Amino acid sequence: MKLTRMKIDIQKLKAIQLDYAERVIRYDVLDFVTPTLIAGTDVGFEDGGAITRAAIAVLNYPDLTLLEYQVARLPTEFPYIPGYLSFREYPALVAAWKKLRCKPDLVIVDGQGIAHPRRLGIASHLGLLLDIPTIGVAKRRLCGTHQILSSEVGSSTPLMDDHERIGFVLQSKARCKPLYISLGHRISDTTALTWIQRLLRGYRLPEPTRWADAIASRKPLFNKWLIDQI
DNA sequence: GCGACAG
DNA sequence: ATCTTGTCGC
Repeated sequence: MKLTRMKIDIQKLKAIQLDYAERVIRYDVLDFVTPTLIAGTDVGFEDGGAITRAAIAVLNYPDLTLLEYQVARLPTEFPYIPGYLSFREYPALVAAWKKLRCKPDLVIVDGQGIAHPRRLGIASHLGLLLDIPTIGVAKRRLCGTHQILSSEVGSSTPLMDDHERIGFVLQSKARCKPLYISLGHRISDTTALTWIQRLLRGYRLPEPTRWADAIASRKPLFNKWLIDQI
């Protein structure tokens, strides 16, 4: 069916999100156990949006070297609707996850965790579906407000929504737009922020996400890695 | 009614 | 997200 003709029952999707949101765990053993395998995700589109492409990069911690990656391509069957992004992207991400031989202990997802109108951004949704600890790292804000952020690299400030702390805004690199960090599933918000800071290596995005981006877009970073593998 | 709005 | 050239700053 054509994307432009499909009818979407937003009320039903909203009910699903509210139901799922109640099951999100905001703490886990990950709060005091150090993960060994950390993955990053990136989703892109091909053929004018007809194909959804999901990439997952698994890095070793603490050296942050690429251990494995998988890419999955599926026909796109859902449009982009702010607040309902996960319904468009999770099928391809789950497909890529199933292809992984090394299952990560923690996944950094590109998008919001609980910093979402109904507390179920794609990081939380994916974490629940796969029952894994996840952290949401978004390049732009979806909801919430915050104090003016210091321009100093590494500085952060709480992201608030109706007196609830839903995440943090982080200045990950000088002269760059900040990142929006929120817990996805099975991790506390403060631990989530700490891990993202720990995964930064001088770039705006944390390494797992950077690698997933490079793989999905065939960037130099990834091409050089491929050559070194031979 | 108007503006906001992850990727 | 994707389409795209030049351009500003480190």
